[in-house]
Amino acid sequence: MTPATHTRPRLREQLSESGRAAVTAALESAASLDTVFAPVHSQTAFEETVERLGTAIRLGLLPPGTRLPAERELCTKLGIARSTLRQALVALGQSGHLRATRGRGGGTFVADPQPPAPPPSPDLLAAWRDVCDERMAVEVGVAVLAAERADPELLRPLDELVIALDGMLDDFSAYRQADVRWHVGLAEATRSPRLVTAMTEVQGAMSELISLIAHPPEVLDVSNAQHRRVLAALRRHDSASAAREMTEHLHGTEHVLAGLLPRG
Amino acid sequence: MTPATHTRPRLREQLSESGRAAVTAALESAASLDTVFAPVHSQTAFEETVERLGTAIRLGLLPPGTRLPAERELCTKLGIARSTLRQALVALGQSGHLRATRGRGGGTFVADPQPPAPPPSPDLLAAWRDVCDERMAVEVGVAVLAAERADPELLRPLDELVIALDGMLDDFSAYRQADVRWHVGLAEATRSPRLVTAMTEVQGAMSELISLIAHPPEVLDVSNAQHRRVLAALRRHDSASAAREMTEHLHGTEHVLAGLLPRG
DNA sequence: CGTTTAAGGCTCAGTTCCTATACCTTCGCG
DNA sequence: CGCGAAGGTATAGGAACTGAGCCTTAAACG
Repeated sequence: MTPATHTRPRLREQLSESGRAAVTAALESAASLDTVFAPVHSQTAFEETVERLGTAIRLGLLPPGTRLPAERELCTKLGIARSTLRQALVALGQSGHLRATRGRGGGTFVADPQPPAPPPSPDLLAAWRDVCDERMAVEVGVAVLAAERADPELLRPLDELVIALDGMLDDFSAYRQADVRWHVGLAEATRSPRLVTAMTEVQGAMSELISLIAHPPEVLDVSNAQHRRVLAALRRHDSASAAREMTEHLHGTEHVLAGLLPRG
Repeated sequence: MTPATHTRPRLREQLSESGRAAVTAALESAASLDTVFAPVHSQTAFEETVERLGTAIRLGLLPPGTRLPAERELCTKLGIARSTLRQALVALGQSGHLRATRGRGGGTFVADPQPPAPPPSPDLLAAWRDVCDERMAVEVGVAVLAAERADPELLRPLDELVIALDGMLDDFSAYRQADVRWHVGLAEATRSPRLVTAMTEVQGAMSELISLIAHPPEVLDVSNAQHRRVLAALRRHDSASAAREMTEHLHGTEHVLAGLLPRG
């Protein structure tokens, strides 16, 4: 294939010389190689399962009392062996998130009430601004896409959630759960599975932070009004407004966090 | 802790009843549980290493001729055993991406020339729209954040890249590499490591698709003009414009892909 | 010119994790 | 009462990763 390029060697050479110089210059100053050579995570199947189910439970995606699929079914859905799944279920049982009953008609249920949230890990606190940044990116991107594709059908449940949120202003944990549902619902409105996953993960990371902070009803009221404005923008297919409203919405919590967490 | 909530049981009950109903309604119609119970990936350290290094090479983040850190050093950076790292290096060597020389002053180098890109996997083609969606979210989010934080210092290399890109309009593979650098550089301008990682991954996924399509110089010219407008918006700290320009920019390639790939 | 030394190349035992399969125990329902 | 659906247990084998040691090559240095 390279022989073909010999037809106009001089021009090609010139171009790639100046070009490569610029690219190289950009590279040398770049910290992006730190990213390439950053430690490999390599979560085990066990860890990932605990995290996935645990996050879904803590976010209220699986409300207390929910019955999980039977072990033999769930392990095929998750694509792991039953023993591995059981390890995860046992772990979540010991931490008080799940409760299992045997015999016919039994099953594994989300515990009610849920155990109190553990204190957030120190390294999360250290990187909280990075988490907020990622949330900003995911949420704004989702808002823009949702505005383009807004389907009234998928937006109606979000309206209902906004109304429900109005009635939860003085019960923060309930508010927060419905809030998560709203944001995940927004991701669903894009009809992009990857974005739903990304949103779920980001909300999981944020929840650890958000639950640390006292949220008075007035703040939640303002926050929910922003939900309304985002939805209105989606209905107008006005992605610019959607992005703007969402940005403001997120900056709200970010400022609250900035005031109450260690510098980052 | 629950005893405390007994002070106003009726209100709490009422609220959580109506609230829970709305949340549950939103849940039932939701496909988000498919996300929770989706198969677990569980990449091995070997796989992740091959993918990380391979992507960085294919994207031109590690240009041909680059010398990697010594194995003993790299394996500690990556947090894996040397044997595991070697597996990955051997694999990348056999696929022609890396070339190793022994003895003092030797090392592992990015091969020059690089092997031809393999045909894209069928499942990537099936999910190409989902990949584009994720890119849209990440890039728009990054653009907004970068606009807020725009530091002239970090923006200058992006200007230089835009100029360099103008000289590469008729060499697509060179253009594409510098293009990737530009987008990753944008992520770096947010100073958020996570977003740099996200951007790199998304670009890696897109590259497989983009390289399939013929890109005439005129199209690249338009595309680079959009780069300029994004940078201008960043300088004005105008996140709305940045988001709008970026959206247009991405829709450009998306439309080209839509015309030439199977329906998704 | 020979020695030193920094690199890649190789081997192997031990550990952890995961899979697959089979079997046991509980208990609601027909 | 006994079937069957559910969780609970046990075990064997395989795959991946680790850690440590040693070999081989070849440039650099005295």
